[in-house]
Order: sequence, then structure tokens, then C-alpha cells
Amino acid sequence: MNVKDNSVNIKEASKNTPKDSGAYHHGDLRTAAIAAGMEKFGGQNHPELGLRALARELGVSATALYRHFPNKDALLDALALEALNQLGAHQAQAAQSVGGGREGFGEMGVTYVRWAVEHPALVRLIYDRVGKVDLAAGNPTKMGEAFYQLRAGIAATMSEDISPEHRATATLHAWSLVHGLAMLILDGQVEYDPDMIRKVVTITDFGRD
Amino acid sequence: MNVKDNSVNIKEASKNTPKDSGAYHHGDLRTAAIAAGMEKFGGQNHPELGLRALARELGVSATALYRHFPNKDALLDALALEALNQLGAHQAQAAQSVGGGREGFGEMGVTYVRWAVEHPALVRLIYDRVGKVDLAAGNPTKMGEAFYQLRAGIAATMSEDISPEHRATATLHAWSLVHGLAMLILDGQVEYDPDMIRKVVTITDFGRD
DNA sequence: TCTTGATGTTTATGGTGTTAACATGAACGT
DNA sequence: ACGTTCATGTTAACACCATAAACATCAAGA
Repeated sequence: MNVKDNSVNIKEASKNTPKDSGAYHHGDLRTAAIAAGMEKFGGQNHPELGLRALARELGVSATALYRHFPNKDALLDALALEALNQLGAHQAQAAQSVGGGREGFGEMGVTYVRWAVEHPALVRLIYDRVGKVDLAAGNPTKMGEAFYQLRAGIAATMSEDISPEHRATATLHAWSLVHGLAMLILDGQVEYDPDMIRKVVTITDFGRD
Repeated sequence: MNVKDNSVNIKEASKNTPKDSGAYHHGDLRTAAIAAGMEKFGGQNHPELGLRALARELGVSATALYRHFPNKDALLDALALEALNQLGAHQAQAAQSVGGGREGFGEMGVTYVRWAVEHPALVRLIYDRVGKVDLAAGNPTKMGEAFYQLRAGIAATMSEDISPEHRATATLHAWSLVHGLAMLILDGQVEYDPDMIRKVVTITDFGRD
């Protein structure tokens, strides 16, 4: 919402109310668009994001967004990246809040599911977008990097308990479990119940408990 | 809007869309549309289904489809139902092919993942559609019923091995696991490897093995 | 001051799902 | 045989969408 360019301070304060003052330029349309998109995707389950509608909400012309995003897909990619980082932050914080280790691992899983349930559209957006990214090519996208860090966090938190040869399988097992559970919940197949989630997630014991 | 003068125009127009047989009516447009839709969704990963394009393929006018489906969503629902039944059939056959029991249970899981990987768009379609169905209302849709039977098949196959109080949790655990794994694969996060899948799926042992 | 580049606007093009009015042909009662 | 009915098809039109092209506006540097 703020003006990114700080070189101007006094008189430009009036630009903070672009619509009211009838200013021609918006100030920082890109971040405003992302913020608005995140808000729209934040709570709703099946939001329809149209450039025209979004621009209307921002008090701006529809085609103005093309100055900041080459096309609609790029905007959605930006939103997905933002969401992915947000999820990663929540998860890291959750693991740290209980001191890491085995308990932290379980907490990460529960947090994954809970965050997914609370932000259904964002989760769908993330996996929709990351699926369309060309991973084969040698171009490491920001999206791919964020995802890598997410997985690395999972693996790091569990690594002490699991025998090395089982680690890869166990990581995939855990990820599949929480991801599948989250998907089933937000697709309406399973009702959201925190206790049940913790039970389902923590029932897992690989190798030896 | 008097269009009576266009009667000749219409006749000429009907010549403009001559099917091979030259028949005005299609015969069974509904099933043809579903078949065409299934074919389009069958192999592709991110198919775009447009009513106009679909109608064009069927040699029929775009709005003709509205005689058989109230809207596009209804068509997609029909496709999802078809896909769901197909998946259920495969799974039941897989469980039966190894004589049921614990082994049949594992086979069902593997089949679930494999079918999902081989028909990515159909899986997405299923869960997209079933999520939008109003389950709270007392109207049991065909979709909901098909899904119920799917779950019943899972539970029935495993029931012998699991203690009753764990059965619900175990069912959800198993379903989450295979569903999550399938989703991760067809979202490009995990490469498809049959051996790996069997390993990840069969690592689970609830209660006691 | 003049030019320039980033940003936003207007206009236009071709796509979509959907509705309304009309056409066709087969089945059926007379 | 004839006329009515009804499911099924047709065209035309509407509102919405993403996107491209040409033009307008402003901030800032030469």
C-alpha cells in the first residue's frame, strides 16, 4: 500500500489516496495487486480472479496490470510464490515452537494441514502453479526453490529418528500423508477436526518407534 | 424480431453443417459428448474443455449441448461421475485379482495411485467436482454415492486386520496416503516409480502386523 | 527545458458460457 | 394420410473475459 520510492516524502503523501485525489498513477500497483489477490484467495474456497474485477477493486484500468505482469499466469505465479513462502514460514515457526525433534516434526505436519484448511484456494493455487512450471529445464525458478526449502525443512526435522536408508521413503510418506489429508479435507471429503488430524498424522512410526 | 424471412437462410445453413449422413439430429449426442470429453481428459494433463470446441469436434452446434446438460458444470459433473466409476471398477478388480485380504488392500492403494497417474485430469476433475457438491443438503447425489462405495470398498478390504476402534483412523490414514502421493506425483513434485510407490504405500502397518 | 521511460487509459479483437427465438423431424392420436 | 407435440437441433445476441496496440500522463535526468 505504501509508495516504494522513498525519495519523495512530503507532497507525495497525498498520493496515498489515489482515488480520492484523482491521481493518475497508483504508486505501487504491483504489490497492491498481489495484496488484493492474496486477500481474495485467502479465505474463499473457489475464488474467481478476473483481471477486470481485480483492476476495478484497485480503482485502476484492467490493462494497467499488464505493466507489471506479462499476463494473468504471471500474476497467479506471483501469488502462489507468496503463498508458498507464507506456508513455509508458518511451518518453520511451528517446528521451532516446540523445540524441534520428533515433536517438532509432528507439529509441522499438523501445521501443514491446518494452514491448508484455512487457506484452501492458496494451496490449490500453489500446486496448480508448481505443476505447470517446467522443471526439466535448467532454470531454477523462485517457485521451485521455495518448494525445495520446504522439503528440506521437513527432512531436516525428522532426520535424527530415521535410519538413513529409510529417510527418503519416510519423507515422501509423511509428505504424502499430510498433503493427502489436507486435500481430502478441503475437497469436502473429510470434516476438519484437529484432534483427528493429530491422531492420523502421529499414528505413523517408521523403522522403529 | 421477425425471422420468418430467414427460413431459406436456415435451410442453407443446415447444409453448411452437413454431417456425413446429413442427418439433422445426432442420434445420441449426450453419450457422444461424454465419450469425447472422457477421451480429451483421458490422457492429457491440463486439458481445456470448451463447449464450442467440443461441439465442433462432434460436428454439432455449440448450444446443442444445452439440450442435454443444463450448463457446463453439469457436463463436467457427468464426466467426473464416469471417471469415478471407472476408478472404482479398476480398484475392485485389483483387490480381487490377488484374492483380497491384506495383500488386496495394498493392491488397491497401488492401483489408486497408478490410475491417478495415468489419468491426471480425471482425478483432478473428480475432486474438483465432488468438492462443489452440496453434501449438507439431504440430496444424495450419484457422485456422493459413488464415492461412498469407493470408501466402503477400502474399509471392507482392510477390516479383518485392524482393531475396530482404529478402523476409521486407519482408513483415513490409508486414503490420505495414496491420495497425497498421487497428487504429489501428478503435480510434478515426485517422479512416478512403481517400486517406490509400492514401498511407500506398504510401509504402513497399523495396530499390529 | 526537453526528452525519456515507466506507468495508466482507451480502443479493438477474438475468445468464452449462456439465453432467446426459431427450425427440424419423428412419434402419435385422429 | 394429416396435424399436433416434443425432443432435439439451429442461429443470433449478450455479457464477460484476456490480451494487444496506440495514445496520455507524470517523474526525473540530460
